[in-house]
Amino acid sequence: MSEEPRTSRIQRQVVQLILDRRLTAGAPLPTEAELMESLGVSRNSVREALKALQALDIVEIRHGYGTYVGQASLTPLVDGLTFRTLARHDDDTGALDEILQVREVLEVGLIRRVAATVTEAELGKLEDVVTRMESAGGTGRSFPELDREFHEVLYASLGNDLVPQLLAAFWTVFRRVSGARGRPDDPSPEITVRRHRDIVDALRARDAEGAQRAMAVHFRGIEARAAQESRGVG
Amino acid sequence: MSEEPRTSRIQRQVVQLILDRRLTAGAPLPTEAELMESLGVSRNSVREALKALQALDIVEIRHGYGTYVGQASLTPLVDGLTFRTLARHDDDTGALDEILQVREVLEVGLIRRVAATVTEAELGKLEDVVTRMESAGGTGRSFPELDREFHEVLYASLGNDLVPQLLAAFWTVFRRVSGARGRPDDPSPEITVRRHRDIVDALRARDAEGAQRAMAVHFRGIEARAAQESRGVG
DNA sequence: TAGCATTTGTGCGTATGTATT
DNA sequence: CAATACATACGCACAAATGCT
Repeated sequence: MSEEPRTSRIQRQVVQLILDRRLTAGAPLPTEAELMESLGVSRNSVREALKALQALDIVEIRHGYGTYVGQASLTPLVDGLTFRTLARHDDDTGALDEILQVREVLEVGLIRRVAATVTEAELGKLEDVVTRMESAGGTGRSFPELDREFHEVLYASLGNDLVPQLLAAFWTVFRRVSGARGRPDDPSPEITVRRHRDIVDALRARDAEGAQRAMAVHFRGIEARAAQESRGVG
Repeated sequence: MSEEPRTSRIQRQVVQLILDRRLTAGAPLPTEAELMESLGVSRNSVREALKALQALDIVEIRHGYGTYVGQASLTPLVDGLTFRTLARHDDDTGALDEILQVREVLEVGLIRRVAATVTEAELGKLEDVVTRMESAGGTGRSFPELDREFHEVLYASLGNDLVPQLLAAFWTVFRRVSGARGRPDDPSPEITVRRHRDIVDALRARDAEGAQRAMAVHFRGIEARAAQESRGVG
């Protein structure tokens, strides 16, 4: 006759409340006291349910202020993948390779669509990022944030909000885990800059095939770095 | 002076404990009492932290039995995407289209690799699934589970565990949300069976291009259905 | 079958910390 | 600076589920 756990039920009820009231991200939720009143449960149960929803970024709890509808970002995916990857104590590099492969398939497949939809303004932004990469590379510094920005701007034109968030999630996991293992610095910034410029050039020429090839080459470089790293070369 | 919230710290500590002790999925964790003892916090704090980790499928809590290391599945992604999609009250179909587009790019890109790595045994399994689709379709019933199984078997040969889990997650969200909106039954099962058989045939012929084309056609069908559905046709 | 020990689930009261007004 | 509203944390007691004797 196993009853549904109280906490699970409360979670569903809170989610349903958000949906029913058509609340959007940032909208205030009932206070804990109001929830325990309306749902007829104790404060502990309410809090445990809210904590679970917070972990999913479905609600956001601000200390001393209130509870609000969350952004429903892909933070849980990042946390989960990071844990998965770090918890695989056997083949250390395997989990990272898997993430990288998914990123590659996505980006190589999407770049074709980008070539058809990208605007002049966006091409300008991309060139701007590459230019900034050049100046950063000239000083010998690496530029992880610029790389991230490049790929984010790249897929903005698709009108698919999920795509850049998903790629950003994979990117973050890759960087985070890679960094936790003591990764080597990005080798030869000039080459990395060149790879990105090749992509922009192909896009400007509306050369979908060329853009795909350039993106694939870009990933070959990343994979080579990852393989090198897994052999303990720093 | 803002201190880090107690619950967040405990979460990190529990995760670190799992990593430090090299615990794998299913391994027992310290009891709540032991955790409050070793971490020097109250039971409520421990429980709230564990609830958050449970939402991420990093731990699994069994009533009256104990707490265990979780599977770190993509369940949080499914929950999050489901919420995201249901919470977009403006353009109802948009969020589903986004998921579908990601699925399409992934599958069309991956099928090429599958064509190179798939074994005879796996081709046999795929044909078996299609055969079962045929019998199910003959009785007029739809076969969502068989469709899921087909795509799962399809990408098993890549040796990338993340891929089938990711695709299954998208598939589940799509089905769940689609169903919550009162979707129409799969139209003409014969056509759906045919589309799947085309994919297997191309794979057996090691025709990567053909497989890609067949997969793309398969998705065109799904998209058409989704569009029809968004117009309220049922 | 019954009973017991262990472990998680739920509820309540209270004190403290924090942000807004 | 004070008051208010709210979340955070703690401790205890009891309920419920599970496994084992």
